Amino acid sequence: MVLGRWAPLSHPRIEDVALDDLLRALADPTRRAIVRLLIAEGDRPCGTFGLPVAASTLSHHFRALREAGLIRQWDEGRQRMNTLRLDELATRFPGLVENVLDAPD
Amino acid sequence: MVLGRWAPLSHPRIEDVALDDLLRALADPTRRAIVRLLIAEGDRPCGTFGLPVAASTLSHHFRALREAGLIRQWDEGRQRMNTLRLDELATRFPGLVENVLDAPD
DNA sequence: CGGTCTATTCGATATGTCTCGTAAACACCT
DNA sequence: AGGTGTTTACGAGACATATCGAATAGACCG
Repeated sequence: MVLGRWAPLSHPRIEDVALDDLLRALADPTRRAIVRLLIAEGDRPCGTFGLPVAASTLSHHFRALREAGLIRQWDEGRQRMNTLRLDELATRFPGLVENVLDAPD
Repeated sequence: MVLGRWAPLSHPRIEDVALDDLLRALADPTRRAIVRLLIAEGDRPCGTFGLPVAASTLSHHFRALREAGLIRQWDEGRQRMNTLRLDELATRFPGLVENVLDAPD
């Protein structure tokens, strides 16, 4: 059986990011918390977000964010780093992400 | 059995509108099409949107938009009118709806 | 009253999502 | 090699959503 971190970490090109996926990704409070933390405190590995969900659940959300085009991930040693794709997203959806994150929950 | 247009058409107060619900409502292309048409051509009854879905499906989407705080509905004769709650929404989520609707799909 | 128009609710089906626990993979360290 | 730390994939459960057709309600019109 194939488990573990095998998948080659595919990221969508920014011009292929669908508005549907972006909005669905941002429509979850846990995922918004991840994105807000990335904005507030910069790039971080998955394990440093301190959110009240199981590790496997968190992993699911990171995948959703990555596949929606919101974050870029890469491996560094045993950690997986995350960065926001804000600049890229701004070319296709100017101001949208900031606008959502500034909104009250 | 109780069917037909009985429900008393409840609308959330704008301060009770949750970002989650708003984003989920806008994350559907049929619902975005409804909202875009309301912006482009003004208040309209449900039957005048010309979208390729069954009437019952459309009804489901109108309900979702109403309960998410995006539209206000009222009955006029046998038709049900729809208007965007743009001004109200702007007080709580400034620019958000416009930003989403201006985005490419 | 009977017929028509508009829109809804209901029931069913198919699909997607959030959550978790468990098991596995890979990197690092001793 | 063996142990530990980080993260993921898988499987399962509970719940939500999108879609449709059929039945129904109320408004209007003749």
